[in-house]
Amino acid sequence: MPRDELHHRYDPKTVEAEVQENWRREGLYQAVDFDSRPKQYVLVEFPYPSGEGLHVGHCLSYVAQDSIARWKRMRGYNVLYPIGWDAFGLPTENFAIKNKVKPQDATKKNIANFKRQIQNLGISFDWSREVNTADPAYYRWTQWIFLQLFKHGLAEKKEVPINWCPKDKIGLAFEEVIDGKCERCGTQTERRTIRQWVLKITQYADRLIDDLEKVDFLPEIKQQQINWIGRSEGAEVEFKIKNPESRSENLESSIKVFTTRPDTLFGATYLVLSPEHGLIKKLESRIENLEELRNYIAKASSKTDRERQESKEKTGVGLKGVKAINPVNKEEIPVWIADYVLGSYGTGAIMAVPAHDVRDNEFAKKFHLPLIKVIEPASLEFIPNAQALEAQAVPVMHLEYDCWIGEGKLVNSGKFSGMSSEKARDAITKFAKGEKTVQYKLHDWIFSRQHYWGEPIPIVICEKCGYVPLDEKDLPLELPDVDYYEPTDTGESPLAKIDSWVSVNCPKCGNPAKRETDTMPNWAGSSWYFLRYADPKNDARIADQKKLTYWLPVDLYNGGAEHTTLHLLYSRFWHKFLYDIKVVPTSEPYQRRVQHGFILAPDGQKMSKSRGNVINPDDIMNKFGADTFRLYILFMGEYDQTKHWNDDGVAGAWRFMKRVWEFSHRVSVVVDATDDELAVLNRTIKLIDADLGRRSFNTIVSHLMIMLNDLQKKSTIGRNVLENMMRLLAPFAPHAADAIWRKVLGHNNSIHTEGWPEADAARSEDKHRIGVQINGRRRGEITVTDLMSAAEVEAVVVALPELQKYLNGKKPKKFIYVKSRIVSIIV
RNA sequence: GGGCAGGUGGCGUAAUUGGUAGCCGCGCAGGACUUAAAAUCCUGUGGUGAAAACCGUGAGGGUUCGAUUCCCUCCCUGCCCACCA
Repeated sequence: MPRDELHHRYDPKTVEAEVQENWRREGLYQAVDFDSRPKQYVLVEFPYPSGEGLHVGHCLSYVAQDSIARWKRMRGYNVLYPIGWDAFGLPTENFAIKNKVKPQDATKKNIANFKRQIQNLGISFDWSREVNTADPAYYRWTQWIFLQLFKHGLAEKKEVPINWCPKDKIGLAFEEVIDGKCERCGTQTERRTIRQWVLKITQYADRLIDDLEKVDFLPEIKQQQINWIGRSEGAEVEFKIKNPESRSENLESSIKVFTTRPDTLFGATYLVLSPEHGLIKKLESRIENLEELRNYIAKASSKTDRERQESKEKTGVGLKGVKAINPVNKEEIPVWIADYVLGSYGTGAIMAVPAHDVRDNEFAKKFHLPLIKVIEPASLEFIPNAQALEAQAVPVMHLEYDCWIGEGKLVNSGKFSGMSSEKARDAITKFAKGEKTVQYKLHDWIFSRQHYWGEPIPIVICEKCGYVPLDEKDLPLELPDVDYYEPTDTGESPLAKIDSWVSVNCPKCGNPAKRETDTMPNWAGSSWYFLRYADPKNDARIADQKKLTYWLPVDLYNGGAEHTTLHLLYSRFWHKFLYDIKVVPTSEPYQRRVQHGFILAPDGQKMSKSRGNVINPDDIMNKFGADTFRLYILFMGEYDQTKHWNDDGVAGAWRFMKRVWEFSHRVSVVVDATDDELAVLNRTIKLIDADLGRRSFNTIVSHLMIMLNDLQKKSTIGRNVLENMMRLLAPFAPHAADAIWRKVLGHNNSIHTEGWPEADAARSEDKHRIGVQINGRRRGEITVTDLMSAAEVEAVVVALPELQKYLNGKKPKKFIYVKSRIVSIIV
């Protein structure tokens, strides 16, 4: 075979290996601290190095962010695009147990595999800043942050009901329980009460909502965080318990309820306590049906949350012999317990207003409790669908709205009757001596795990001194190397069995004491990892202040939607705390947050080993090369939408890469570009710039294809046009673009050190082919230039022979010309 | 039940967010090259129709010279949350 022809053949494996070797040698992608170029911090969520290797979903986000990082570099930014390993946590531990290896060894091996795959993909990570959460030099600072939280009263150990996964033998945070099942293994969780470390994220709830205004997150991400935190404003109102036997003050008790609708207080006809409510014990002596009540409570507490949710049928038991007094009208009302009231929200007790709350309404109907209507819709417009119903001649005012949950005008409410809901809320709260409060759905973050493979919590438990923090200079508290790391049934961490590690002297009083044996959850190390990238080897502090000030905030952060209420929220919380203690310079860690869509298997299912439908990136890269793979995952569909993998689709990207390669080797490069070539180039630059801004990666690939389609029949091409074509391709297919740049175009630098092409603003495409509509129908086409006036266009249009039969020689009634877009004529 | 995102050819999708609906790709059909196949290249490809033309963006209405895009009503799908008072 002649040498030329050999060259023309596209052999990605050889080309890519060679190009990657060049990059390594030239150290192209290192970020430079304090460089005078503007900084750009581009971040992807670091992976946990599983035994399965890289998922195509990882590839999608790394490739997309890589193209942004490369584009920004070409535009003159000092780009930080780092990577690391979220190595602690349950998945790695489970993998280790299953494969009978130590988690340390499994992690090491898996990281090597991930690294190889990522490097084959040609991602421009700055490998000099690699971090690993399981490295003592790293988790030293995770422990340090914990100590700061402890010292500021934001970490404490307390008895909490948790969701316990019997299979993984682990306590789970609320966020880790999906439909009552363990997020990791799908096992039905149980309720247990355990002493656990808890981080008080709820103290930051307001700021976590309010500061969303400062950042540029996708709206759905903001909304989801707001909903998750679930702030609701209302009032706490106290209901006194009537004491029939004794008037002595000290026997008097009361029930506090939380309500968002104090305006309905006159409609409160009974109270409901959650089964867990503490008052029940206190009132035992006067409850006449104690037996019945105890049975109900026992049944309710044995139910998992899941079981409670399964049936929405209301159940409950009235407290016979107990009456509460409605503070606004002094009416005596009954008290019930029912499991539709949650012990974990508000005060664990509610006032029931069956006329204006759907759940109370159902309950009241079932147990024949009274209903008092106290709100009337102020007008028709408050009734949903009122206009539609009226249109169907349904008499709206006669609709049965025996449960009107909207606002309106008060009735049956003493001196407040006639007032609007809005005004009455404050007025009645005051009148009832209630207190305006705010409640959150967000729970404090349960931070203990009874497992081996996590950061040890740097606390000593001393009989005399209580929980004593380790001295900061004794960090890191290293995880001991052990032979048995399987979780225990007792709910105790496996660390508890290692006496030599557990037994220490109290740092405060010196007496014998024991180490805390719980470890941190996998969300700990990932809550601050992006800070460490700014200064990964610092052993004096988490990172140098000046470096943090230079690099923060992260400019563009891409991650999975499944982390919105977990990692993203947790790390914002830690960051705000670190900001408060002046460790970080910004109040928010991430300026912009975007997310990618899931990639499913071709069968529309989640990829999994057991289903045998996993697409392995190695296979695709072996067959087609990294550039083809990169283009295809970007081209598959909308970036943030769920997509199905399609093997046939890869062929399109492969053919394109091949045509690029062969075209650039075949065509003769000449000095001057033709006008047509320049027009194509200019148009493509503009389109790609716009699409990079809105992360429309699929259309970028299509613009590149169109550009090649328009040029590929040429036998000669202007040097400038081919060079810029390669520059445009470089962020997306970085290997081929670099190889052509050096070998075909004869440069001795990497294309990734080049500038990004500028669109020529003066060269607007002056000619347009636009449609002509007559009475709203497309009847012809004309060519216009940007310079033509409406009158000039009209003159051309009315003279067009093919339009005469529609115009009938009449003068148009109306002539509309939208510049360079369309002509519309009414006759 | 609530929040969010969607519904466009056989399929993945595009449409400068009010201006020629279907770009790009897959698939399919026909052709070229080949002993043949693969690969590659060329042509065609929303539907009905011989054509003219008509129909067509989940359904129905509306606003407009003009609607995939805006408004109203409704249906369906996906994701997240869910007895949160």
